[in-house]
Amino acid sequence: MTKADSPSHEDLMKLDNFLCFAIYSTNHAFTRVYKPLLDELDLTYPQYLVMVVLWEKDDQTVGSLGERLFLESSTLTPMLKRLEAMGYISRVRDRADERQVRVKLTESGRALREKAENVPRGIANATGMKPAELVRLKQEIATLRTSLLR
Amino acid sequence: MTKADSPSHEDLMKLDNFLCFAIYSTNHAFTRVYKPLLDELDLTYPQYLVMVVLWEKDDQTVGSLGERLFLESSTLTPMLKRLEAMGYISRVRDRADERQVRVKLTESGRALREKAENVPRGIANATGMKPAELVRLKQEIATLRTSLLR
DNA sequence: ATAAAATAAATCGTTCGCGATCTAATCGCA
DNA sequence: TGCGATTAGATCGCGAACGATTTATTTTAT
Repeated sequence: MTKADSPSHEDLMKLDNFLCFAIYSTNHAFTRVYKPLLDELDLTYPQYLVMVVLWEKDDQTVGSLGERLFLESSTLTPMLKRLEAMGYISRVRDRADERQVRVKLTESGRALREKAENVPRGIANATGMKPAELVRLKQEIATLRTSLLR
Repeated sequence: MTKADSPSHEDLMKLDNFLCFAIYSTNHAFTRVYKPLLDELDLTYPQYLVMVVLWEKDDQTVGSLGERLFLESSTLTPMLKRLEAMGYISRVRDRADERQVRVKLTESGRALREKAENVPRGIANATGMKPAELVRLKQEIATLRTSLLR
C-alpha cells in the first residue's frame, strides 16, 4: 500500500492491522497482570472495577453501576451477589422505589480499599509508560469508545 | 494534582483515570459494533477473529492459533468445535504428530471470506478515525500489550 | 381511579476465557 | 531400547458478558 492509496481489502483483513484486536488482546493482558495483585484481595478483575466505583461513591443502584461500567443488569446481578456473599457489599431494595436495589459497601468492603491502595501503582508500573503518556492514551481510547457507542 | 507532583492515591483510584478500564469498556463497545455485522455471517466476534487468522494462513495447529490470538487451548477447543459444527473448518489430528490437531478451512469457510470483505470498513468507519490515526493508535496499544506481557 | 406503558432488576440460555488437571503422544538420554 | 520428561489438546468448573424474557413496581394517561 502506498501512501496515497486507501488501505486495500487485503491490508484490512490482516489481524495485526486490527485496532479491535489490539484492544481485545491488551484487555486480556491487563486481566493477567491484575490476577496476582487481586488474588490477595480475593477479587476478580471485574469485581475490582465494581469496588472501585463504590469506593468512589457509595450507595448506588444496580442501574447506575451499570451505566458507569457499561454493563447490563444480567451481568451485574450475579457479580453483586458474589460480592455480597463475600461480605464486601449489601444489596437492599430501595424503600421509596421498590424496583431499585441499593448497593452499599459493608465495613469490610470499605476496609478493603486500604489493601487495594497499591494496586494502581503496580499496574501503572507494568505498563512501562510515564503518567502523562498513560493519561493521553487513556483519553484517546475513551474518545474512541464514545465514537463506537454513538 | 499539580504538574510537578506524581499522581496521588486518590487520583489513581478513580475509575475514569484507569487505562485498563478504557481498554476494557472499549473492548465491549467493539463487540457491540461487530454484533450486527457478524450476525449476517453467523459468527461471534471471537469466532470471527479465528476465521481472520485462518484466512491469513490456512492449516494451523490449535497451538499456533492460540499464540496468534493469545488464547489457551481451553478457550480454543470449544470454539473450534463450534466452527466445525457450523461447517467452516475441519479439525484433524496430524498424522506425523498425533498430539497436534490441524485446523483447516472448508470450502464454505473459504467462501465466507468474501461475505466478510466489507466488515473491516464498517468497523473502521464506526471508529470515526482516519486510517493513519487508527494505525498509530493500534500500534501504541500493541506496544502496551507487549509491555504488560513481559 | 384504573388500565396501559415504562422502568428496574432478576432469570435463563449461550458463548468466552482461564487455571488446573488429565490423557495421549513424542522426545531425550542414559 | 526403554522410561521419565515434555508437549499438545481436551476436559472441567467457575466467573464474566449479553440478549431475550420475566416479574414486580411505578408512572402516565385517560
